[in-house]
Amino acid sequence: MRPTVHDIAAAAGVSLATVDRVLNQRPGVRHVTREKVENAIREIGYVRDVAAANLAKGRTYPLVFILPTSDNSFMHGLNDEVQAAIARSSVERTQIRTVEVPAFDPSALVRVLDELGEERPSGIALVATDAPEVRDAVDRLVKDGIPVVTLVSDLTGSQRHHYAGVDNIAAGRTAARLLGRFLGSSKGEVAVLAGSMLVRDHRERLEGFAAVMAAEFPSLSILPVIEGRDDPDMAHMLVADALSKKSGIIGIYSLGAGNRGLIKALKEKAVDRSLTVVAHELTAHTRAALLDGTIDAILNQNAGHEVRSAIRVLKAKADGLSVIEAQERIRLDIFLKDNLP
Amino acid sequence: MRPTVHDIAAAAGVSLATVDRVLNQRPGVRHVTREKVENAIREIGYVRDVAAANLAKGRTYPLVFILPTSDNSFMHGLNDEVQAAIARSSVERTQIRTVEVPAFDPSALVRVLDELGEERPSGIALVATDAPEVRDAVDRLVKDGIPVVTLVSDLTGSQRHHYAGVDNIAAGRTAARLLGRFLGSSKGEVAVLAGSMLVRDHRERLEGFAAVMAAEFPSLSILPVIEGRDDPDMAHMLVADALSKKSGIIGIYSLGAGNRGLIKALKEKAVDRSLTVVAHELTAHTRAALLDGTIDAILNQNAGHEVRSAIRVLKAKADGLSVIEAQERIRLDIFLKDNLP
DNA sequence: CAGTTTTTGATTTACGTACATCAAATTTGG
DNA sequence: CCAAATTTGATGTACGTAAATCAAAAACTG
Repeated sequence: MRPTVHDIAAAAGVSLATVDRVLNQRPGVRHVTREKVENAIREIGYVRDVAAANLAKGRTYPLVFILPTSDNSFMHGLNDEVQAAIARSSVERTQIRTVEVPAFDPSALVRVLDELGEERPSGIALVATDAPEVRDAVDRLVKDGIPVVTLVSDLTGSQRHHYAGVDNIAAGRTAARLLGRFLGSSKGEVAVLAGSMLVRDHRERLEGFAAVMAAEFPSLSILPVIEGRDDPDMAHMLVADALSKKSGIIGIYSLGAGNRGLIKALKEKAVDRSLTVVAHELTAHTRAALLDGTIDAILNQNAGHEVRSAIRVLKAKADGLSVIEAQERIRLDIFLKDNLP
Repeated sequence: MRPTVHDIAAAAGVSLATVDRVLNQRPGVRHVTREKVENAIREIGYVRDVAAANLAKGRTYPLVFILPTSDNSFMHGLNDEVQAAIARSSVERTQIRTVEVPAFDPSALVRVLDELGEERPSGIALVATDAPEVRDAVDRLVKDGIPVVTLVSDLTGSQRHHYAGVDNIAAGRTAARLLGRFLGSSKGEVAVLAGSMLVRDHRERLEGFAAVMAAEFPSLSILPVIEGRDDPDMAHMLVADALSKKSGIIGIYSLGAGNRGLIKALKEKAVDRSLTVVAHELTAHTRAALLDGTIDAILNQNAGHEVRSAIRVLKAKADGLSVIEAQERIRLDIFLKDNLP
């Protein structure tokens, strides 16, 4: 049987009350006694029964998810997953609320983060806009003892406890290899559609993509990045424009959201051209495009896994527990038309 | 606050004891009273607090994992993951033990399954050899109320509660498309290395592979399947032999285990030839081969996820609870050299 | 060494559920 | 309608931990 607080008390030769004081860092224990208890805990390998503890405390975990206001399928999907987590909240002892902030707006994000510092929830998950002032705001929260995880896009140089998202450099590199190998020995230009270079995930995808392209597929040249701000209409306009002006385009890498617009442009302008297209994020639109051949491969991050992972990590950090690292690694999904879920 | 047994009692106008009798299907409750209670449960949306219940019961979940005796990295890895789960058992209230059975041996598997029927563990996970007698043995267990999940390889037509593994038809199709597109317009032969056609996962991979090859890549022809019994030495011999006899081979799909032997053969025989190779299962060997260019893509199933998922599902079934479907879907990982974990 | 402060012990209640026991009420059968 | 059988209620204990209270012991202070 696993050891209990009583076993610690017996092993350390102190009373239950003292063990409790040590375990819950209450005052009134001499240094030597505290050490005696801590040694006993280590020796008999005691692990607090979190379920019993939460039951006794009536504990819940108030968590906040900060999501950008964006009208694209990926963010809608992410939001849906948070709502699904909210529906499970009574079972998981969480109290989750979401806060919307304008996309790509560091100061708005900082304002919200600072307000949350007052509120002191058990944990905060945010889709980070990568800016120094955001990093500083996050570091203030961390220093204050509030668990913070970045979601989908990470925050450079910050002290956040965890990043629940894919390795975006690897994603960009993978996209480059898929595009390069699918195109074989063809020569031509490759267009890149991004959301904004203000978010780290997009910057990193581009970085990885460009690196592999340059090193391994010299017959393909990358055109200057098109920034569509993850907005379908804007993406549509910009891609349509590029396709009509540049006849040398034989491949497209869409590393952001707003693919609805990309697909529309492809169907209008490229029916006769054979383009190889790799895009990010599996949505109803990209799925249909993959199936009908408009898109050749989709790289995806599973929003449900990201949200569930963020919650698991925040709860664990709030309790000072460790997590199963391999379980929390968010994998890059690669979908061809054959392995769609 | 979430409703408790007291709330049910109040809502149904009965005592706590009666609610308890209904909840734990104890005898001595009139039909009408039982219905009154069940309605109240439904109306106020009561969900049993599993943590508190397990605490009260001192419940643990004795689980059995039936794994094949196979000397290949994938099965070793699977075993490691089960051991990791065993290390977590006190926290997760599980008591897991493993049973080894000879690979590809239906009758040995049936014997073990029948013995476990006596023992009545809370749940059983098995890597199934796909045979009617195994199916019948599993169905007996299921009929007896013992939760059963198949792991890695499924069991045709059985009543098992869940399959914790990838969609192998999709895996085969995906392999075909990768191989086909990587080979571009080249003409030639493709060799297929399998473990055994006695396990369903291998049969299904081949089925999916052949279907897409035939339909979409007519310039590539599939050679008769090589069965290496997931054994590195055997695979080495057979592949080396095929490569020296057939000069038209330009692609290889290795859909089973024992890739150590395949890689050895490739390095010996194919240094001068440019082969495109797609293999299954990420191990130390296949990883190195992917990085050095011997293999072009690896399809993988995450053994850790499969084991954790199997445990979650078995526990849930033992409690008569539902699971988060999307969470339990085992994804097919596609690794290129750029997105290795 | 007395008096004060700090530390420790002993004990109780609570969380939500399971399970057991005994008494009381209700329903059944003859 | 009465006795027997069945159903229901009331109550207590337990699981492992948290948190509080009060008393007792030990450690300091001057």
